[in-house]
Amino acid sequence: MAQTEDPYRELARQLGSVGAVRRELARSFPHDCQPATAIVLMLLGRRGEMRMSELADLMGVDMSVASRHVTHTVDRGWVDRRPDPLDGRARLMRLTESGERLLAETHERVAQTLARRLDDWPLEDVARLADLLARLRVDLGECERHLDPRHLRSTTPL
Amino acid sequence: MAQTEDPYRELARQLGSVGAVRRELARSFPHDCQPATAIVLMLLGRRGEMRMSELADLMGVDMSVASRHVTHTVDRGWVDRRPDPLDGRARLMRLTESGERLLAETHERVAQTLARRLDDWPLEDVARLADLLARLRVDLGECERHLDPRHLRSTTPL
DNA sequence: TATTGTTATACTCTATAACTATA
DNA sequence: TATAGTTATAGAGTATAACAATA
Repeated sequence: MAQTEDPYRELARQLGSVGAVRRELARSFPHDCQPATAIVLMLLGRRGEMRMSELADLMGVDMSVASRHVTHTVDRGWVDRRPDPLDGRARLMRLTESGERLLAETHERVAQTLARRLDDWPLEDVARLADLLARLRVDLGECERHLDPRHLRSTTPL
Repeated sequence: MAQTEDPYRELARQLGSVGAVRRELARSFPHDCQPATAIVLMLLGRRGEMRMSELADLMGVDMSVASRHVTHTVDRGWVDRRPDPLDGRARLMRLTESGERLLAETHERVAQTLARRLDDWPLEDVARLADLLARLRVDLGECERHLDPRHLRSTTPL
């Protein structure tokens, strides 16, 4: 455990360098499946069909950004986008069978990479890090106003 | 603590969304001091004078990227860049007095933001998160060059 | 020949604003 | 009028490759 008189400063420093970790993980992604695309697939796979605004909230980005990433996945046949029968303004996204397969493949590669690189980590630490990051995102993220407070409690709703 | 059968999957998902946290923190940064600039100042403030290659390594980016960010800080008088007397190819960077002041101001803003938003976090959790992120970066970053060939052999059909 | 650093180029990701369509 | 979504544009951040200077 790092010993520092200012844990906030240390946290800020580590957050600044976490981008290198994301890029390293993305190296093993399938072609045309960038990190943002993988996030779309992962969220649709875990939470099921949802609207654009909900997806943008979960991604922590503006809806215009989520829209672009979804179009990318729709163009490649990984996501199906249909009008919401209950609201003519909204659209509903869900994974296609092709998208399910790509998600499974991507998940397998990431899990293998993490399992190999973090082979000396106790599984408890892996889960603890994921949990702390989830809480950090909720407590610091802009989207907390729109998110269901229950997301604070459970990070694995499905 | 999140309970999940696959903590690696959960960690991958949280890493994908950590960008929103970084952007939220950056909102309170001084003008012309983007996250990458703040990282340069923080590293030079913590580790003192260093060469470009060392800074790039600590930032987890290519040296060409570090070079651009340093030029940005030099142009604004926050960093002094001089030839290395021991190696004509290298250059040494260190904070100027102006850079020290900007670093102190940025650090103060980040610490205030974190302290305010994470006021219900035990300090132990803040330090633990920073520590886990540091270990993640070490164990995941730059490791491909040091891979044991036997790992590749085991996953490659003969 | 190898290493250190810079610059040119292209790509990913993002937010803002303007726009369409519907509630 | 307000909301859901799309598109155009601009900006930050990054890697690769080509380059110059030095070891």
